[in-house]
Amino acid sequence: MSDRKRARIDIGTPGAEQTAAAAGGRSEAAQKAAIGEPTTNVFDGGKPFSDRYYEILATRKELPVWQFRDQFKKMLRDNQICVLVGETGSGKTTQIPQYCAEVCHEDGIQGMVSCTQPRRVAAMSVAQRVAQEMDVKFGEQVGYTIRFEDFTSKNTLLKYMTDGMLLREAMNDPLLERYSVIILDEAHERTLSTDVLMGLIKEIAASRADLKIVVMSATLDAEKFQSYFNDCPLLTVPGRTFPVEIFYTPEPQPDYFEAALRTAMQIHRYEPEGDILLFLTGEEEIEEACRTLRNEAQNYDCGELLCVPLYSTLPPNMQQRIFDPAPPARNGKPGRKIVVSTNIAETSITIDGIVYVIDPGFAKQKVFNPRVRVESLLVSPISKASAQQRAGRAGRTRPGKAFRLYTEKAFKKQLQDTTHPEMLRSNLGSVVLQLKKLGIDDLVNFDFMDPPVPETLMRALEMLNYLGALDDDGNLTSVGEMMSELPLDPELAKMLIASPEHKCSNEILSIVAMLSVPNCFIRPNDQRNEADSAKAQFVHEESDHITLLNVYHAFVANNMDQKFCYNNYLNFRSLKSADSVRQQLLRIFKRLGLELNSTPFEDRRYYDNIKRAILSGFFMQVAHKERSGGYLTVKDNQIVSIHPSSSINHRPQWTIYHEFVLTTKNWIRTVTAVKPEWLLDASPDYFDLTNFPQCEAKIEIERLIQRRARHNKR
DNA sequence: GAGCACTGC
Repeated sequence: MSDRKRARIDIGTPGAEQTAAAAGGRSEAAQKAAIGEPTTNVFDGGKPFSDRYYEILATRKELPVWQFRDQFKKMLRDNQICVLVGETGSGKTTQIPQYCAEVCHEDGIQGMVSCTQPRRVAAMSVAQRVAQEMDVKFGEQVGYTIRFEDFTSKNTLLKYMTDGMLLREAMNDPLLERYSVIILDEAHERTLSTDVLMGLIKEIAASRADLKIVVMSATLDAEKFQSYFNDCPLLTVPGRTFPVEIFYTPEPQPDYFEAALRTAMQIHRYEPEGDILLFLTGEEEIEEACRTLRNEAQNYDCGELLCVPLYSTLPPNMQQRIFDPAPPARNGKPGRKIVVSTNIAETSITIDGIVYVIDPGFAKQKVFNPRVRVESLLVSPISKASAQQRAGRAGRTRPGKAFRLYTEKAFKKQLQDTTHPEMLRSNLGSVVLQLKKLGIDDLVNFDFMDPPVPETLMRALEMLNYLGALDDDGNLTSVGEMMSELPLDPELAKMLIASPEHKCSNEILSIVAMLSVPNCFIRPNDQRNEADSAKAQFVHEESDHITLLNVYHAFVANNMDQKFCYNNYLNFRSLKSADSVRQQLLRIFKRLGLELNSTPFEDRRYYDNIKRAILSGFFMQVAHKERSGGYLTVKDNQIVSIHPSSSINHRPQWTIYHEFVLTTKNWIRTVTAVKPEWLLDASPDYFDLTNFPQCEAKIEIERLIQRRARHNKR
C-alpha cells in the first residue's frame, strides 16, 4: 500500500492515543482531536500540526468558501469538470486547491493538483501562503513554477503556476499526465494563455476520464463558462467585501481628464477621511494629473493631499509609495492619499484602505488589425465588468463610494458586458504555432470559447508559412518544431534559428534577448541631452538592432554593474532580464543542436551577417523610401516614418523594422538598413512579384531580378 | 522629433 493510502486513515478519524489525550484537555491539538478533527498532517508524513497551523486554520474557517467545502468536494468527486464562481474575498484561490488535494488524498488519487494564475507574483505569493496553511515546507509539498523559476520538488502535490507555463508543459506532455486536477483560476480575465488552455483542456478531458478540471471565475461570465464546458455544474461562493455606493454623473462629461481632477478635489475637500484611487489611461496622463492635483491642493483650505502615481514601468521603489500612509489631519481637515493609476490597480495590485474610487471609464487597450498585421494601443471605453471591478476596489476595508464619470444610461446601454478576450485583439502567430505543436491540426474548427475572425487565423498561417514553420499543407516543419520550443514571437524565433547559417548566433542571441525585454534606454524629461549623449556611445549608425547589441556587450563588459547602468541612462532591470532571457534561450538553443558561432569582428562581413540573420525573420517587415522621400511598408503600402528614437543617422533606401507603432502617426521603431538583394535571398517566395501590389518597391525589385538574371546568363 | 495599458513563455 502506498504511503498516501495508509495516511488516509488519519483524516477525521483520530487514533486511540489522540482521543485519550483529548480527555486531558491540554493541548490545542488534543482539543481538536476530541471534536473529530485530525491532529496530524497527512501531507507531511503524519507529523503533528504546529500551533501556527491552528491559528491560520481559525482564519481559514472564516472565509466564505469554507462553508462550501463539503459541497465542493462532492461536486469534484461526482463530475469531471466544474465551474466555481467566487467574488473577491471568497478565499477560492487559496482554499479550493487545498480541497482538491484533500480529495486526491482521501480517494488515493495519484498525480498533482495544479492551479494556474495569469500573473507570476500571484503564483508565487499564493503558493507561499498555502504552504503555511497546510503546515508544510514551501517548495516541498506545495510549490510554484514560473518562467526562470521552478520551486517544486519530487514530493510536490500542489503546484501554483502561470497559465503560460502549463501551456509550455503541455507541449512536451500533451495529455498533462502528471496532473490529476487542473484548476484554471481567474478564467474571467480571458488572457491568451487561459483561452488556449481552456480549449486544450476541454480536448484533453475528452480523452482522459481520470482528469478533473475546475474553472474558477469572477461572477459575470459564469453561464458562458458553464455552457462551454458541456453544461457542467456550477458552484457560487459569495465574496466578502463591504458595500460600495455607486454615483453616476447626470450628464456625459466632454473631458474625462478634467472631470476626474475636479471630482478628486471635491472628494478631498468635502468627504470624510479615506484614500482615493483614480483610474487614468497612461503614464503621461497620470504624471500630469499628479502635478495638477498637488498644485490644486495648495490653493484650497483643505488637508494635505499625497499624490502617488502608479503604472507598470514605474521603478519598484516608486511603486512602493502607494503603501505609504495618508498624511495626518490639518486644522481638523483630513489628510488624504490619492493613488493615480493605470489598469494595473484593477487586477494586478491591490491597495488596502481605498474608500473612494474615481472611474472615468477609459483604458488603453490593445487592438489588432489583421489586414496590415498591426497591434496598437487605443484609448477605449471599458466594459461593465471592468467598471464593477474598479468600483469594488473601494470596498476592501470598509464601505466605500465609486464615482463613475459617465451617466447611468451610458453604463447600461453603451458599455459592453465584458472586455473582448485578448484572443480577438491579438496577432495570433505564436498561438497558432503553439497549437500546431500541441497537435491541433484543424485550427478553423478548434473549439475556442470565442473563435477569432478567420482572417486573423489565415494571416497567422500565411506568416508562419513564409517563415518556413508550416509547409503548404499547414503542417509543422522541422524549423517550425524548433521555433515552437523557443519562448519568442515567431519572427524572433526564426531569426535565432537561422543565425548559425549566417555565422552570428552569439550576436543574434543577444539581440533577440534585448528585443524581448522592455526598452533599456532611460530618457528623463529634464535630462534629455545627457541621456542622448550617453546613448550615443553605443550607437551603430545603420542599425538599432546593433546598437542594442553594443549596449548588451557594454553591460557585460562592465560586470552587469548597476552603477554603470545608472551613469549611462540604461535600465538595469531591463538589462538584467535580457541576460536571463539570453541564458534561457542559449540552453534551448544548445538542446536543439544549433551551432554557436560568430564572424570575426575584423571580417568586413561581421555586420552584414548580423543584418542578414535579422532579415531571415523580419523580411515581412520592410519599409522602402519612395522618391517623395517618405517611407512605405513593402507589400502593405502603409505610410510610415522612422521613429525619432532611432539611432539611424541617414535615411536608407530599404530598412527592416521590429515594430510598427501607431500613435500620433505610423511609426516604425527599432530599424536596420538592409540591401535589397538580401531580401530576395531571405525569402524568394515572399518577394515573388506575381502577388505584389504595384509600387516603387516592386519596380526596384523587378530591376534587381532582371539584373541577377543577366548576371547569371553571362 | 516622440512615448510606454497589462500580462506571459
